[in-house]
Amino acid sequence: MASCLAERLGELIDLSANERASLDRLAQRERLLRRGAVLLRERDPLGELFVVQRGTLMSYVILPDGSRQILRFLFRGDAIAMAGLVYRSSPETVIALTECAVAPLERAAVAALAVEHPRLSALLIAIDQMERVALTDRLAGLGRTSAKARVAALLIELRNRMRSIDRQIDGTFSPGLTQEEMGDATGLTAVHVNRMLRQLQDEGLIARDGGRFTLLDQPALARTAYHIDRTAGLDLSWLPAPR
Amino acid sequence: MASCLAERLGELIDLSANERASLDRLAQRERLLRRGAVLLRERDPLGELFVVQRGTLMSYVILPDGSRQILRFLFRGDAIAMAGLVYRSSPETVIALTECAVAPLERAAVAALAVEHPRLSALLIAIDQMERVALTDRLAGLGRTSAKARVAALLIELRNRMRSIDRQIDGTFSPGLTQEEMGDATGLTAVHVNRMLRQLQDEGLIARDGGRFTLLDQPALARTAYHIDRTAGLDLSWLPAPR
DNA sequence: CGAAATCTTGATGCTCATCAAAAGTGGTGG
DNA sequence: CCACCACTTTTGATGAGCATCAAGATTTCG
Repeated sequence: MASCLAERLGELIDLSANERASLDRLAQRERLLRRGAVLLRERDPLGELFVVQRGTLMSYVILPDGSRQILRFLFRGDAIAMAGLVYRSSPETVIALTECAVAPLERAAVAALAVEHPRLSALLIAIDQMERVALTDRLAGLGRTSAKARVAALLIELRNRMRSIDRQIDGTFSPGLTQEEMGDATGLTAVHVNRMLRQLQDEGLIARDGGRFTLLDQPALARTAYHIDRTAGLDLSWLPAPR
Repeated sequence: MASCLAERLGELIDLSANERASLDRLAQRERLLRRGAVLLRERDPLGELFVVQRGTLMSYVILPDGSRQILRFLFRGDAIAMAGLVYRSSPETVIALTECAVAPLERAAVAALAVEHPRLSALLIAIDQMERVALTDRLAGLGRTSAKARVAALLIELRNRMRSIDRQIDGTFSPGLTQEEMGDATGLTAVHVNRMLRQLQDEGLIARDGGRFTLLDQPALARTAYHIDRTAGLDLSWLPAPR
């Protein structure tokens, strides 16, 4: 029953026993979701926050003209509804893409964590910065790259994130998304996503089999996606001492 | 010599004298930049963080094909290079749009702040969430809205941010941007920005005079921009007690 | 096994990019 | 103070990229 929070933070720094215990205490309950279940709806009041324990979810917004923009995919260890730390109502809808388990946690518990574990709250600030940079990378992709580059970037991102929670995964993986969903993530139509996938396939960059994708030529794929690897070059040496 | 950090945070909560003193101590030096000066270049090593004291800056990335995506505009009280809390090198270039003053601060000072003032570090997490939501709003705009909507959204955002630091400003303001820059912020060409501005003007939504813009019909402009007002509905009641 | 969802491909059209050129603006130095 | 130059704005003409519409093929799921 170790919290996925401890797991996620533990990848970045060595947690003290004390810190680990506090994190585990933070997320003790668990809520199960079946595929397609809505965890939060846009404008819903935000009572609690969540951490993904198992499974995959996504969040999106619906614009006034009915179109959908998928904002992020949520994997084990990701925080959901952190916006609840500021806003009373949810800015986005969150639904389960697979069977899921999420651990609810109280805002007051986050406050208590900040008081008891300054290093962890500093680390949360740092993690926010990583997510901010990931978002700006996507922003640049949507604003300034072609449909093919965006689809390639989506595949690379999904593979990397799935790999980060399952080291088995390498070139071959099953995103578990429809082409419509890929389109809503990349700002394209499902039809055009299909054509771009075909093109990537015809160029020998990827292979497809049912829902399974294989990244055949990862360097070339990264180039067409204008992908930037941010995993190297982390520096958390400035964090205060643990408690 | 009051730090703009204290000013910014003070808009969200009532700071204790203690907190205010710590924030002022954080940013004591000041560095002046003239118009067009580069504060940080992409891939530069990130030594220190900055807070904008006076003036306006912007940050952007250049993609391999040479195109530019402007990521954010930085106003008084905004933090620069917070990515330095995680990455060794800057993910973005930051340049001054006007004469500017920025206050450098050490990463270690942020760590110290987390230890001494848990409420402030929790507040920094909350502010990160506000910026995350602002980024996802822009993401949805780039992914799913028309050129006209994006230009309208940019004008509204610039007006709101300039107004938040100068209450004098209402409908009329000078963004101080070229149409090329507006295009690089919205993922469009300068030529098309020009056409969209003309269209907004012909429809009576805005007026222009040199570099000055006037938002003539703000409700209609907000509708064409699919703008969401997030200023209402803040809730920071969960923050821990001040020190 | 049947119905609904998803994938695939073709045909057509709109939005925005590109190319080009003229008019306006501001800054600089003689 | 004016002339000049670089930059910006504006508008037109043309074209590319992606959306839309449509229909058949395949997969998924109850």
